[in-house]
Amino acid sequence: MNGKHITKLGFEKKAVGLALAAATLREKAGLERDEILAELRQVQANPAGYTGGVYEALAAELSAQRAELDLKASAALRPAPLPYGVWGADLIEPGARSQMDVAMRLPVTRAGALMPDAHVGYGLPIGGVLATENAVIPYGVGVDIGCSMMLSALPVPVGQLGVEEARALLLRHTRFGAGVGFEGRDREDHPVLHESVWGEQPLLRHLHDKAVAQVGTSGSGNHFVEFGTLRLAEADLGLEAGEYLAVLSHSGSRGFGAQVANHFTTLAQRLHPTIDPAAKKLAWLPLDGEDGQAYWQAMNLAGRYALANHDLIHARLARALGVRELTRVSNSHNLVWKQQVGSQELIVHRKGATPAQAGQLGLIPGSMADPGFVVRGLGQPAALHSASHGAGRQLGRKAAASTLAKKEVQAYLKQRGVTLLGGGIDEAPQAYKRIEDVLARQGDLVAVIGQFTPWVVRMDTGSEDV
DNA sequence: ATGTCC
Repeated sequence: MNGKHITKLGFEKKAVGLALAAATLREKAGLERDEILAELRQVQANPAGYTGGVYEALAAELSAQRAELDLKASAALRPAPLPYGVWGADLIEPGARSQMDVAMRLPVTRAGALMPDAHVGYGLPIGGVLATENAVIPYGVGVDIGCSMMLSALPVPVGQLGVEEARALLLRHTRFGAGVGFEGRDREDHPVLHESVWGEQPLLRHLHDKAVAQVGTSGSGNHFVEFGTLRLAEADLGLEAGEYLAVLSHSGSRGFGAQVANHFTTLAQRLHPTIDPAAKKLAWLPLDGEDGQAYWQAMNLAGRYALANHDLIHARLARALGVRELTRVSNSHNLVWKQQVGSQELIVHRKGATPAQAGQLGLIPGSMADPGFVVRGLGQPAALHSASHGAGRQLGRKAAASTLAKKEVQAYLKQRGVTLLGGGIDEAPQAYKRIEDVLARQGDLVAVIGQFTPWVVRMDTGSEDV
């Protein structure tokens, strides 16, 4: 008996040595070579059946090798992407298409769509919609879990609130920037902070303090709070046709959501060590597994937390104005939903995409100096009942900073009569696609019912104020 | 997007 006999049976790597060692013991026990080879074949056929005795170590190694192969096979990408709908292909850079192509090759993917504001992101492109079977992809949602929009209309005649007063209200009642929270007496409470879910995971228990400190705030980057004029051409939202003073906000789940995202992305990547490098950032968690369930719970909490941030922002501003909001519209655009697709319940990831079921209200902002739109979904199945979440970048942050001059941005703001507080050059209106173009590409996804024109905007103080 | 570590 030698190594040749063993490798001929198909043993590989560490299993060769272990099989040889076991075979030597059996030879000493007086068995013939053919008898031993027969035993080895049986171990090979059913390693799980050898939990003791001479073959135990070999069987354990075989089981481990098999598990690794299964994992590799389950993580293997399809040779070609599944087909998916693209809205506004002429507005979408090739890099975003490539990222979507990779997502459509995941073994867990069943359907997808790309919205006209799409651009390159981490993992799934921004503007990507991905439906999987029994799998959640943390980077299919992104770092800002639950990132969302809220609009409120106020019973204040347009023109009554002056620019200076609006500026003062935003400076007093909103907070922006990484790590930022309300301090002292300015800090408010919210029911979401008292949900029992916070106690159900060590991670959530750990992040509760941060969530308490940051509730009611806005983040950085493209987050904003602005006063503007809402125009309704026809009666809707429980309001008569006409013009209303309105507040529009874009915020997310702040440091809490970011840490949830990073934690579960790490777990997902650890679960798929052999995944194709092109899809590494799309590593998933089985939804019926412990980690997948934990992500689901934490993600939905982050979604409610993000809406709580908006809730407090709008409530504060209305209170400061001494009024009660007439109506509110809100939607999350970074989240996962269970959704019926054909005959199947799929796990629909929207990463920068507005849910747009038939009749569903949504908000699609333009840029700091362009109008945003209140829309009603048309329920397009091929788009998985989705629409764009904004205009979408046409220049990356670095490209915007190196291409655009402050003067150009200031001229754009002046022309549109917009007063800006904070805001970096990388958020310049010129860094975004034309919202009119983006809307024109999704006429079969949403119908516009209202237009919001901003006139005082607050954003984070970027690296370079405009 | 976030105060670079869950």
